[in-house]
Amino acid sequence: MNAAKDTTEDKILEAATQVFVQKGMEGARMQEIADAAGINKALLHYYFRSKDKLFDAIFSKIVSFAFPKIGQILQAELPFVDKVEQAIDTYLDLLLKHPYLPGFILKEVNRDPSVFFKLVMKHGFKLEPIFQVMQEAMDRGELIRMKPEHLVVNVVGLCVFPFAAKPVISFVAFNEDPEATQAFFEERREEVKQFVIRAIQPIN
Amino acid sequence: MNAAKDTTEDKILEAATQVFVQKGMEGARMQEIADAAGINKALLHYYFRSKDKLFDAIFSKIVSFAFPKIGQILQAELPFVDKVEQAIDTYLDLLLKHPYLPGFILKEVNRDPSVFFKLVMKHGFKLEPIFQVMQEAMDRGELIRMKPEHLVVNVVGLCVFPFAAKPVISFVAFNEDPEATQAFFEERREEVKQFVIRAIQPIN
DNA sequence: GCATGATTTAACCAATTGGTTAAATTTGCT
DNA sequence: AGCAAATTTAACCAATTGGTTAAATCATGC
Repeated sequence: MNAAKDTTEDKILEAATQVFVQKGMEGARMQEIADAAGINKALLHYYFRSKDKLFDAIFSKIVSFAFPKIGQILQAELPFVDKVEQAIDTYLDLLLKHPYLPGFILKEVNRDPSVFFKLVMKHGFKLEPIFQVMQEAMDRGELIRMKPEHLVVNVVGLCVFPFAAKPVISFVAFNEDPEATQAFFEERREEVKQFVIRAIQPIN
Repeated sequence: MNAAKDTTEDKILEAATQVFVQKGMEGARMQEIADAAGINKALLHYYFRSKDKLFDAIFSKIVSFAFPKIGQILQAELPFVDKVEQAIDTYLDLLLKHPYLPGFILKEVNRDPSVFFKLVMKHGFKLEPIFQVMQEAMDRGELIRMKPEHLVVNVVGLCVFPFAAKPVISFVAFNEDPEATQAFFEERREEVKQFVIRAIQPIN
């Protein structure tokens, strides 16, 4: 995810991202981040004065990375169903490459929502345009009538939840077989698309 | 959730449940649990020798509570669609009463899956009977053909995810208006049922 | 060569925290 | 009353951890 320019600051950001994402803000240790970056604790504090400052920097990058510009896809001149397929594809691509993101973000957002709120305000992330597109598609009869909020939550939940619950799914449904688990997650792409389409398509 | 028998041990379990669920294993403080139980730290360790022991006791109760016997509903003599509706109703009832459970369980399972695995093995929780019921319903043409694993994950995700992501949803979609947020969560009951039914019903 | 910033070393500090201990006090029971 | 268990008090310990500091060393460009 990080463009490893190999400067010390980038090495720190890369290492910190890895450690923070895996262990969370509270579980991460400054010493471990320093080790992962191949430097020592003093230098780590020399670059980022405090753990909070370092975490904020990482969390900001991760949030803006994990809330991609789905908006553009939805604005295109396409049948709504195609837009939904594209959006799901884009998002599952991202999640398959970064499966730890959901667990990390959910954990941190529940620990201290205010940090997340500030970021969303700064990046000016809004749902209204997405709702707008959905309303218009409903008016054209391209999808069943429903509250856009629910549709967004349903689609995001179907995409994101399995990653946040991966250990549970892997153990309960696949006896911890890593290949079966991996196959399941790759199937999700088609599965979610078909499931959502069947759920939103009007009965002609 | 706890049957407050008012004995000291129950007071501890009640307080510990509250603190653990809100702050997680790592964020919880033994002193805070003692305070919440109206006792002191020495007595807390007198009843439960260590934080780990206390946490295991709470986590075990919570997991067996949050993985309810949906199996019984699915075994009944009913059209499959009705069973699904009942299962969703039962589960969303539980979640609306205990909205912190998803965030807590997901956090702890990602922190240390082994504890969860042992519990699942001890309680002998299996998905096969549920898969069986689904397969039979598919054979009878009562629902579309799909892998049962995906159907279970889809339904659980649609129910659970919004609770784990509540702060995000409340802020991004409802501008943190608590009443609008609450209304949205209560709507989920009908919304999820209709969404799932549309997605799994065969086109006659 | 020299000045400046980057980096290391290593010791240190203060706060937090899980856990212990021992003695005193209270409570409940017979 | 008297015994045992429950509970409090209060001090203490050891480990962890975020953060600091000061001096030494290294790298680099002017």
